Amino acid sequence: MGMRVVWGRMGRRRRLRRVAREVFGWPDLRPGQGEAMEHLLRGRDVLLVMPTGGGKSAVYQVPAQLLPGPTVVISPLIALQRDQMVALTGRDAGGAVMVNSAQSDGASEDAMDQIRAGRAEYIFLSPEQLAKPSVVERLAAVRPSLIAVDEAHCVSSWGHDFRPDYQRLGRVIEQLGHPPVIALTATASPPVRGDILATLGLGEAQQIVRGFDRPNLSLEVRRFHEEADKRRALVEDAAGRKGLGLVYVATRRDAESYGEELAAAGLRAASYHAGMKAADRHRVHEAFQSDELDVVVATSAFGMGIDKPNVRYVLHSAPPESPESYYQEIGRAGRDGEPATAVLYYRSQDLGLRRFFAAGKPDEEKLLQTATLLQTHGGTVRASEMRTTLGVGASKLTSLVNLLEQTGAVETTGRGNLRYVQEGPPPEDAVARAVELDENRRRVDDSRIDMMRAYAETTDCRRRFLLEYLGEPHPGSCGHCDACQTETTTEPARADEPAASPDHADDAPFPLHAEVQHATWGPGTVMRLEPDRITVLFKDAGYRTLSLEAIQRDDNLLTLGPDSSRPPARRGRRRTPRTRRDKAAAGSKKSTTGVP
DNA sequence: CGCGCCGTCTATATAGACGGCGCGGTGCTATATT
Repeated sequence: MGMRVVWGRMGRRRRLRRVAREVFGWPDLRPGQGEAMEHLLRGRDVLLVMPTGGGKSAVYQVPAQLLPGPTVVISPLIALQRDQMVALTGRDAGGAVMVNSAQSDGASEDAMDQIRAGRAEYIFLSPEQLAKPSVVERLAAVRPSLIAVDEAHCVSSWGHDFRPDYQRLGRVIEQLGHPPVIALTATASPPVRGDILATLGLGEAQQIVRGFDRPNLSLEVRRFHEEADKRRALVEDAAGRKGLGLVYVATRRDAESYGEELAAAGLRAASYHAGMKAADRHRVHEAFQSDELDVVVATSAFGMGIDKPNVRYVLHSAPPESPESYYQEIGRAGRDGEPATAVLYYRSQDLGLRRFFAAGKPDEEKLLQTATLLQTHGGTVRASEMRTTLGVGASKLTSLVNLLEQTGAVETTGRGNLRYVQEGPPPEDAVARAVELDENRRRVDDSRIDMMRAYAETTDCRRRFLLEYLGEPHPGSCGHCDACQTETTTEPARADEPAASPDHADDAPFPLHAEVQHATWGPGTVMRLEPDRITVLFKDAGYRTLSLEAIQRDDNLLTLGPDSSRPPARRGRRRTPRTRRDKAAAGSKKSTTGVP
């Protein structure tokens, strides 16, 4: 620890370069990497948003070598843990181990022993492993010097329900002594970044965002009314393409049926979804990696960890849940920098399935039961006892507790047991509040589906739409999405000057990314400008599109400036320590946006 | 929310229309059975 004090700025960078070269064989650090590593060595938290293949893993692997204790890597998929471990064990990097249910208990014990004895530098585990107090205690005892949260967008997208242990990582980080933390992801819009930081309790994190733009990727949407027409067109499209591709579908059944149709059309096609046997999934994955398949038809289960350079196209038979999911999925094409295509086959009805998925409500009855039981009991109750009494599994109990904790009614002890907060609200109020909080989240989820619709139906530049959604202003039109090409048939765009664009960010009353106040929806941020309307992301109401005419008619509807009803949330330092429930969006420090 | 499936009813003999019902994504882990 004391060593860090004497390292000057150049000293740090030089040491990082040397480790990168000598231990990992990387001749130099890429833009963004060195900066992020230095922050970690300086003891700062970092949120790194960088495309896959951009060298995200290096950013924790290298500083790990220079920091005294072991490095805890939190990863959502055991397959990813394995990949990363294999990559590390080939080097003289101090050894890597993992702890998960796919290996024997003995192997996990060995892993812990190696970390304890200092014979391993990196330990990989899932959030679920870190939900076990014994695991956290043992890790805390060896004083980890760095924590990496890989695929950090999962914190935001899976935390509330599907894998609720993600929501608890902020606490785990504290229990591990909050060493420098780095959260890594390839795709995150500004509100998702805020959500990640808030959940992990990284209010003061340095955000490092490298360019999202993938100019070699052409974007297109084809609209249909009839399912059968859409299906026929997609199959015909894929069958006519050269090179390897991915087809994303919304259901397992479609994965099977499209797979069969593409095979019938003469392609080497395979289906992939979570309902298949592990061995079959593995086989498809391997075959695709080694170019033995032309196309994989998959649900969203296929993708994380895939870094295949020569994917030439990604077709979607239905829209995904949000523009960021879409960007993540199409981002698997053209990694080699050669031209690649993303086509969305769109029917507005297909958004219905997404609405259904987003509509799941919390179990009010079980929430009330949990709260009442704990309050009546008055003391500390073991989680296992609670599960039996309520008749729910671990994951469901965690999501119930997560909600009740947010209302201030219930708390968890260091040993993972539950109790009612002394001066907490009455159970009925807590449940009502929990339901309200969950409704807020659903409203935002729903508005992201609306944004997916807006993408599909826009007549403006699609690239600009996606990049602005992801928080990277893109001046003018890209010239090679379908929308731009329709325009440019009459008036060719020149690459060296921005095409006439509907936004005049500087003189518009509400510039891009300005903070605004709405009479009903409260504070928000301008996310998109069009000639006759603007889209604002409201903290509680999600994405909303407002017509400029309505705004001009009523002076009080939308006003410029931060939330005036509360003390201004200033950028930078605060006197009092931040709690993890502080929405960090407003508090995180400047974001450096790299321009390629 | 939107779909496909099934049974039933209707108006008239071979379909066609209608309503109700069930289904739909992502992975960890622990535990029981071969």
